[in-house]
Amino acid sequence: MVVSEPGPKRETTSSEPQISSKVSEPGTDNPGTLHRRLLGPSIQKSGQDGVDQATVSEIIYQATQGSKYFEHQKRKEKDLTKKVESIVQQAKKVSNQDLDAAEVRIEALIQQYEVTRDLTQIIVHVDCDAFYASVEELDHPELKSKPFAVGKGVLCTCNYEARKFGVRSAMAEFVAKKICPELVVLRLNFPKYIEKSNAIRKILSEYDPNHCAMTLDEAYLNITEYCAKVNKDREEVVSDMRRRILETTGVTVSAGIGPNSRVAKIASNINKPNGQFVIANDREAVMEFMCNLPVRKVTGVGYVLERQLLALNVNVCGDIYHKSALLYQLFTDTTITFLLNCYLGLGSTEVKPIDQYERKSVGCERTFRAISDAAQMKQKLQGIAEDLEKDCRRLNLAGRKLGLKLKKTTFEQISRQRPMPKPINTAADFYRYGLLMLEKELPITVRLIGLRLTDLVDLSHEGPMKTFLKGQRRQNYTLDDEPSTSINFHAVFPESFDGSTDIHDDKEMGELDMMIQGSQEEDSSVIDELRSSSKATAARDVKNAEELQDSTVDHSMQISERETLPLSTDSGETSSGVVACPICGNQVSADDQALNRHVDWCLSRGAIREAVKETFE
DNA sequence: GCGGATCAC
DNA sequence: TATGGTGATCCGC
Repeated sequence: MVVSEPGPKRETTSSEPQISSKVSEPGTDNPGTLHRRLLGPSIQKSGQDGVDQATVSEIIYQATQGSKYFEHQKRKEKDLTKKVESIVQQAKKVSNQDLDAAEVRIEALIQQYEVTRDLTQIIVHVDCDAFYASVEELDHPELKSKPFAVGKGVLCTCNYEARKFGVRSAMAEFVAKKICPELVVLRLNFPKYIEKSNAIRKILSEYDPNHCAMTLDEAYLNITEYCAKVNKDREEVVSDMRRRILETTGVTVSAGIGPNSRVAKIASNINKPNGQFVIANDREAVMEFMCNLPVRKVTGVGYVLERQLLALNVNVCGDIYHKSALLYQLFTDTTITFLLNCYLGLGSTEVKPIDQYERKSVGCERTFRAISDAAQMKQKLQGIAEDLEKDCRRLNLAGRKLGLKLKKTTFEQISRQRPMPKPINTAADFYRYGLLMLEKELPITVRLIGLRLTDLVDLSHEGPMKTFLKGQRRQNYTLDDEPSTSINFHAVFPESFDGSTDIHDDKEMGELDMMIQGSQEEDSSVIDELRSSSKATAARDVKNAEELQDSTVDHSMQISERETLPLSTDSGETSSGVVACPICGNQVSADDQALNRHVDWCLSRGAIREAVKETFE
């Protein structure tokens, strides 16, 4: 088998730095890449074809010039330019001997990767077109012909009318309005998007019950079985599926079809909006598709890597092969593997539901007007700690490591993380330990504070022999007894861990270090206790009784959702005994059991793990 | 193992 | 006047 394409493999004479320098930055010695950086990441998305990017970027430049954000971008651009130049210098030093050695190694690697190629599966990537905007148009048909966007402060997405002006997702609202003064900006309405997403996923399930819903508006499917079952062409199947989604939900979706997730994802962008593109399950077809594909179109190649590759005259994925020996000398093994797999058009053929992936961290962060006052920062930290606790309860987990993130007014970021003496999952602990880290950074002026929990412990899978004990504790730790803002530390860390509750705000981190030592082997018992006293316990037991017949249900998700949602303080509770369902927004009885039943029903219509997390298109 | 960076959405 | 939040991964030290 011919594994590699023959072709020009070495152009040592033409590898001069090719940093595209069209515009000169006034006042700097940068090449004109700052304009491009300021344009943002979604410039190459659909709907931008007729846009005069030079004019748009100039408006952005003028609108943001002098701001803290601008200065930060300028610094980063300068650093990157230096890094790129350094790589180009390194490239010049690579000897022919090194290249020869690398070439041998590359061929071996390619053969190694080639044997992993699987052309038996039909993978589809489905991507809703301007999803939030599309959903809003259903409620506001008069907006269809006008440029509008969805978001607040920063735009999440915008309709195609707005894109004609150069408006894009992730663009600051005030900048977007400079580019398009008549732009209408709607607030986010997540319950609506979730409901619509559920309706779409329901249809997707008919084609692949194990499809992977990445976000509200994006999913992977394996339709191999379905195509065989109905004995239909893959393009017809996907076309039917898209039409059904449009008919039943009013939302247009685009799709990519190919032998693996990587090419399917890229393909879904080609005929966007409301279109599809197929890459045959054929090695030559895949190779040809990748060959002329700009590297930036590949998921995982961002602005920085693209800059580096372009400087080495790697523009399209085919160039990866031509320059592979050089790349081998300049990049890490991980990157080389990634790039070669891109060139070969290889990718995963495994599609499984998102909730079968293990979560590695959970965090909360908040941006606000810059503050220097420690008391105010404590207040922010407290709120963030409480939010994080809610997420922990929703997901039914604790963590052994806590991270603090700060963003200075210069937009420079600082992160600190510490192992905890025991897995923690309460706001009180998040605040306590977070503050210890924060205080070490004082004095400081920040515009963002965040907390993140890692080294997670899943509290859903209960160990054996614990059921009776939990049944006993149940009355003591029901939701009603303890509001989320005042969880008793002793309830979560009973007897054995009492000593650590004595930490005060003004203690030094050194004491934390000391506490961490010698407390590892107690872990399993502590986790058992966490599980036992977890607020989820009571509801889980009830739930298990209710669902004796249905053992296929994912308990962890439904239980945790049911646990936290009714607790939410801003879920629109009124004295009339009616609340807005946090998922679908409909009015539901405020009675706990009735609400929980409704929420469960709402959630069961589609696997939503990240129920109300903000995402950009 | 930590902190900084990059990337996706 | 003014640029987000969540999660994953990689790299250098």
